[in-house]
Amino acid sequence: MKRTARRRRPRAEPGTRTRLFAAAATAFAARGFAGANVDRIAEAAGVNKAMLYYHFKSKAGLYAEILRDMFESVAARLAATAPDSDPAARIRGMVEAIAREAEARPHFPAIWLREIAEGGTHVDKGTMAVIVGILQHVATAVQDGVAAKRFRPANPLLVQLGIVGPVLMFFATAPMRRRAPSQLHLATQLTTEQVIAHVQRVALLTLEGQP
Amino acid sequence: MKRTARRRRPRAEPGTRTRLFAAAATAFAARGFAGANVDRIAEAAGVNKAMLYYHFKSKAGLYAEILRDMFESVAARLAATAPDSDPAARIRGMVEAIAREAEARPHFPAIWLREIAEGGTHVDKGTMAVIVGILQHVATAVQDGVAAKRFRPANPLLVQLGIVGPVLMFFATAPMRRRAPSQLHLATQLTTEQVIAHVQRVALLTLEGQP
DNA sequence: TTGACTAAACTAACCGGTTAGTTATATTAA
DNA sequence: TTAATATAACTAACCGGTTAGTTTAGTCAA
Repeated sequence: MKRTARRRRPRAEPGTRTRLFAAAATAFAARGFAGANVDRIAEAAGVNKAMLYYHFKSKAGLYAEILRDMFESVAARLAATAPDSDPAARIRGMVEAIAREAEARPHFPAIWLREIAEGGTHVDKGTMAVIVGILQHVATAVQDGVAAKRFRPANPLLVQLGIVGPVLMFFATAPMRRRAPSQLHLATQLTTEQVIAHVQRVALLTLEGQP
Repeated sequence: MKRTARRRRPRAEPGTRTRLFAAAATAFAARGFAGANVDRIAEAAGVNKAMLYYHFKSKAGLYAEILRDMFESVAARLAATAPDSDPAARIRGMVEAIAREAEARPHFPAIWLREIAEGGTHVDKGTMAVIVGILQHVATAVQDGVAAKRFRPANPLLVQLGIVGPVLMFFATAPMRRRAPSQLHLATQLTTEQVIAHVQRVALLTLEGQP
C-alpha cells in the first residue's frame, strides 16, 4: 500500500544528517548516552532508524561526533578572542566562550556534566586534545598574569573550576529551577550577560585581589 | 507504606541491604540510572538479585533512596554548623558541608551532576524539599549578611552556583584528571582542605569585596 | 514459625544494529 | 532522444541479545 505522496524535502530544510545530529544531541543531553534510544532519536528526526546507521557509524560514533563538535566550537570561540591579549581579557574570554556556547547549543552543559560524571569514558583522543587546549588557554593566561605581576599566584585548576563550574551549572540547572518551588526565588530571571559579568568579576577578583 | 523495622542482627559483615545500597550508589555514579544494571549491582554486593527486590521496591526506588540519603546527609552537616552563626560562617559552612559530603560519599558528586543534567527527573517531592532547604541556607545567609551591611547585595543563585559548582566539579572531575595528559598539570594533588579554603575565600571575596 | 536468604528459571519488553529491497535523480551509452 | 545504469537516500521488517522484574522451590537460624 502506497502512502500519500512522499513528501519532497524542500532545499530549505536541513538535511537528514543534520536533523539526526540535532535530535541525538537533545536526547543525549536529556537522558544520557545509555538512556537515549536510537529508535526515538530517529523518530524525532523524522527518519527511519536505518538512516542513523547510514549517516553514522553507530550510536557511540554519533555521540562521539556530537562531543567533538561541541568542544571544537568552544575552541573556535576562544580562538576568536585574541590569544595575545592581556591575561585578564583572556580569562574574560573563557567565561564568555563557555556561556555563549551553552546559549547556542543547549545540549552542551548537560552533556558535558554527564561526561564528567562518567569520567570521560566516551571522550576519544582527538576530542581530549581539544579539551586540553581549552583548559590550557586558562592555565597560560594565569601564568602570564602572574609573570606580569598582574595576578597573584593561583592554582590553574581552581581557576578553571571557578569558571566552568558556575557557568555550566547555571545553564544545566535551568530546567530544574523551572520546576523548583516558587517560594524559593531560584527561578529569578538572570540573563546570560549577568552571569557572564558575575563569573568574570569573581574570577578576576580572585586573581587580582589581595589574599 | 510500612518501612521495614531496622532490627539488624549483629554480624561482622555489613548487612545485605547496606551492601546493596553501596554497590548501587557506586554503579549509579559511574554509569547513571539507565546505564546501571541491577544484575551487576546484586553481583557486586555479593547477593542474589532477588534480594534487591526484597529490600527495595524497584531500581527506581533504590535510586530514589540513594538520592534522598545523600541530601539528608548534606542537610545534617549543615545543621551541625550553628544556623545562628554569622553570615560569613554560614557561607563557609556550606562550602565545607558539600566538600565533606563529597569526600565521605564518593558517589555524591557524580550522581548530583547527572541529576542536574537530567532536570531532576528522579527527585521526589521529599528529596526536593531537602534540597530546597540546603539552598535556602545559603540564600538566607546572603540576605542576613546584606541586612547586617556585611555583604553587598548579590543574587543568591549566583552565590549558590559559585559554591556548589566548583566543589562538585573538583570531586567529579577527579577520575578524568587522572586520565588527562600529564603535560597539563591538572593532576596536581590538591587536598580537600585547599579546595575548601579557596572556594570559601572566593565566595566571601565576592560578597564582602568592593564592586 | 518466620524473616532473611540462595539459586535458577522465566517473561515480556526493549535495545542496538542489520538486511533486503525501494525510490528518486543523475549519468552515460546507443 | 532515450534506454540502461549507477548511486544516494530511504523504508519495513527483522534479529539476537539484554533488561528489569517475577516466581518457585528450597535453606537456615533464632
